[in-house]
Amino acid sequence: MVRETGGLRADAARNRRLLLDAAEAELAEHGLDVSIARIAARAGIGKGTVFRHFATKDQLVAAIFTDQLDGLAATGAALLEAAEPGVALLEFMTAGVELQAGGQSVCQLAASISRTDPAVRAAVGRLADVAEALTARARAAGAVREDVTGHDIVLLLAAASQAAVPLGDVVPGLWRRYLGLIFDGLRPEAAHPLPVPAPTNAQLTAAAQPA
Amino acid sequence: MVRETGGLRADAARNRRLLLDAAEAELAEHGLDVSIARIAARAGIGKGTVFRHFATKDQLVAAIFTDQLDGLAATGAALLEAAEPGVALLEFMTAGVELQAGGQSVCQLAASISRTDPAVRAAVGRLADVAEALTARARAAGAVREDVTGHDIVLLLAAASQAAVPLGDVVPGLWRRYLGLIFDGLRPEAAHPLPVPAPTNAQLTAAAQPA
DNA sequence: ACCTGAACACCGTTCAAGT
DNA sequence: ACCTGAACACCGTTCAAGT
Repeated sequence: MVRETGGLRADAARNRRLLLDAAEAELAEHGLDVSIARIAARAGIGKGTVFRHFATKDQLVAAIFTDQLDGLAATGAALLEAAEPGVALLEFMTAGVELQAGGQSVCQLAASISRTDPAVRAAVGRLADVAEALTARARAAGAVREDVTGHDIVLLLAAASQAAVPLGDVVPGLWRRYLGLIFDGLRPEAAHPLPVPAPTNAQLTAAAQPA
Repeated sequence: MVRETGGLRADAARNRRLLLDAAEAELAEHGLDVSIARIAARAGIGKGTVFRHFATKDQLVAAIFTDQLDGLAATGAALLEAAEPGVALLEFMTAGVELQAGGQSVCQLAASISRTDPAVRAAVGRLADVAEALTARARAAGAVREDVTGHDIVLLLAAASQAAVPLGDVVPGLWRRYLGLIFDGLRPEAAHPLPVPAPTNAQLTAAAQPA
């Protein structure tokens, strides 16, 4: 949790919270292109203070992204107790796409930052664990095909939201259509052999190298 | 076709071609973040000359994107004569994702530019027409569910490539897995009613407003 | 007409000066 | 310890001077 105020002085802790709140709001409103100056102004702090808390703009964005991923993981963990595993999995995926549909940035994030930043990568791992648990239940219930993993689910969240991006402003809920289509592809009825196996944990770890 | 040299002076026509080739290569290698200076240097022309041919960096990128879309449309048109409509549609989608997998930028493009730039929007329209023709054949052959349109197909191309982005370097052909999963969702066997109808032409036209 | 590089505005990042 | 704004390097874009 980034909002923990470790052993910080009172003013530093306060500024950090102001910064994170301002950054989250500005990123959601204007996407990755917001200037640090704008975020600092909204937080009511100096530009330089931003770089005292986060060495780089990317790291600030990564911190916020990490928080959001962990929030989604918590949602997924709660859904493990739901009655119908297939419905629960779909609800989890819906929450995941909704998260991305709120902001602008989405895929630029997934592309460049989640590879590099260790905290984000750890958060993705926690998320994938929850997704795998949900998927295992759905598989056992016959709601989902055998060859789909939790990592597949996480990666498909970005896919569903991406499909709707070009029309996002005009048709607000369009991503639900593509999530529905993609989810139908996860059902056992239409399952055909896939040409490439699911990514392994080793491959996910290997992706840590910077671009 | 952007590489047409209209009524340009000889040196201008030559520079334009050098510029487009250099830009395409640099964009594929380094993504949307390449500097104009770098592109100009590769083309062997001055920075200012870039802006004589394209008013803005976005317009240069849009020109290249337009070309690539039209190339894909040509591939799709050729596939209209293929024997099996379902296989043809999948081949078309494969070519579409391959196009995006080659470069880096992908989704940033789809998000910000294709909305705004009229030439890109026109190219997307031509592409959607071909996709719709391919889809109609596949529908009639029973290879694809009734409620999927050509525009769905085009939007799903970005989805499939997006899913593989975080692991693109590590597992080169991973997008084939997600294209396969998504294509299984298009089959009639697993079709469930979708919560949102396909985007209409009116909505696609309305999306022309800048962000 | 078209080319060019110097000049401008803007943004991420650094750092000397403050408390 | 931490805050701040001026200063730096870099990039997209403009434009006066060249051919």
